[in-house]
Amino acid sequence: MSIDLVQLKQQQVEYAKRIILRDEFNFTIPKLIGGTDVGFEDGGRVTRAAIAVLSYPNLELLDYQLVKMPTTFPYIPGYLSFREYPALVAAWQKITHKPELLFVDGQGTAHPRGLGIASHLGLLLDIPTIGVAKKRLYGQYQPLAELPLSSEPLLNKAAKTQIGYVLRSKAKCNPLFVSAGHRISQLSALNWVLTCLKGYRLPEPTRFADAIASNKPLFKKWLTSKDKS
DNA sequence: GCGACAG
DNA sequence: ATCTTGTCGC
Repeated sequence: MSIDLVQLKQQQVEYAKRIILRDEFNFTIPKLIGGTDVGFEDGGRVTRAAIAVLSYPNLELLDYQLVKMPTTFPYIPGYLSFREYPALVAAWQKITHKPELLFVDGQGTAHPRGLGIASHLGLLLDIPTIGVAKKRLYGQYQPLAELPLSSEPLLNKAAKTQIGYVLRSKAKCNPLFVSAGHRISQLSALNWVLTCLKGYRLPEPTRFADAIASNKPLFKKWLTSKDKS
């Protein structure tokens, strides 16, 4: 079984046309916000997908899902979603109280064809999503100020359009690449990330999903404190 | 032709 | 992403 990248590329182009970059949260406040993170085991043969469910505006971890399944697609820059979405969709289906807004680890529209994993997943699940990536995949930007919470537009120079933001989420840390996923505006995506920052480089939904997927102290602490209550 | 390249 | 200890800086 081989991979037809030409066909998948065309699929991305078609899907990208369906992405909605209109804000649906200007007058609606979510009660639940989710975050995703994906990891791998056994040399990449097993995919681990975590979804964290947080309350809003308290941003406390309420629930989570962690699913493992065989990896079916390699990592190819620009085609990350085909590797990670099956496990994420499976985790999503197991969640009882669905978040109304999902922070996805990876790009949204800041992608060569405007369909990063955040946009792709948002379209598949038909929910508002925001792309929060730790590295740049596509786009150019001006030097970013050191001042915390400063940002720069991320641009598609060829098309002369903005595709996201580069955000200094914490002092002396590498910036985040924030872009709209689906059913949200670019500026609103940035504002929601700012709203969910709590003094760490990653916004809370992403930080908890990361802790769950990698079984970090933050998550272990939550598990034990949950036992007692 | 060469370098860049989410996780 | 993952393999991994100490270490530098705030």
